[in-house]
Amino acid sequence: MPELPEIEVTRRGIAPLLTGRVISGVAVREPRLRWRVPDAVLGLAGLAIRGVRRRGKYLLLDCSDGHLILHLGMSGSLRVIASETPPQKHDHFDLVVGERTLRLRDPRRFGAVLWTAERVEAHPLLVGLGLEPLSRALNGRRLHALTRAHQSPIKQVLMDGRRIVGVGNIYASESLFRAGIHPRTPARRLSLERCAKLAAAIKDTLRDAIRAGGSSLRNFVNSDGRPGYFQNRTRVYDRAGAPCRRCGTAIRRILQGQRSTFYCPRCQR
DNA sequence: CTCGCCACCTGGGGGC
DNA sequence: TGCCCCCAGGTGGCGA
Repeated sequence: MPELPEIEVTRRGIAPLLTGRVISGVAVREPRLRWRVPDAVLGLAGLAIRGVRRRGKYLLLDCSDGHLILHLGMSGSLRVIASETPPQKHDHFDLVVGERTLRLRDPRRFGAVLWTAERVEAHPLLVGLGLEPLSRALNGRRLHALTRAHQSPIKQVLMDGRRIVGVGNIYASESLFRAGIHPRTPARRLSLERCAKLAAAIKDTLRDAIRAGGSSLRNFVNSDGRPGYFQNRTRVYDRAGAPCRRCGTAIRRILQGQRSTFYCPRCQR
């Protein structure tokens, strides 16, 4: 389920329950995630959790002696539950904090649980990541600059984590609709003005999605913690053939880099 | 460097 | 019911 808004909603949900607490136990039921869960993770009991940060789609649990790096892949979710709750199928990893447990469920196992004792920003998976879209670093000028070398379609550049992090398949389509830009436009052909519009559209799209997901935060401690776009009406994503909410024209679906893209042929040029 | 494509996995839905 | 095919929100890694 996770793009940046889902990860951020998750972070906000789990942070208050973990920050300042001491890890009392760890369970690894299935170590074969995207990368094998390192044995070091089994020895984390006794460490204090100092904070929970997000970098792109990675969640970083800053501990007293290193950093736990979590990624939810395509199908992962995290929940804080009562520690005695029996695990279900696909519940691969637990971080026990007294009477509460942070539990990772990930049917497809594209997610990751990693540990580093070094500076986490220098971790190989994080070191090459691009701009945080909700930070001031992303603006029209920066977007214009970082698209200059790319002949490829803007949709695919938006999803390239080495340029901008956190914009996945759904929100790439949604952002381009808001900006009125055709997803096949070669990135380098976008004017500064259109880049400014797109940068603003990305921020608006992600912020709205976080706000929509945030309304389910209160459920995070219990069973039904599904945040995100289930309650978020998309404007184009997964709406092929349905009328554009702005002009009524049928939404189209195309393939770009083996992924579905949705757009309005009239509103997006 | 960029680009295009494959791979990793499981499950759900539709057609027959 | 069962089987088979297609699709799915991510992203590292490969060769060109």
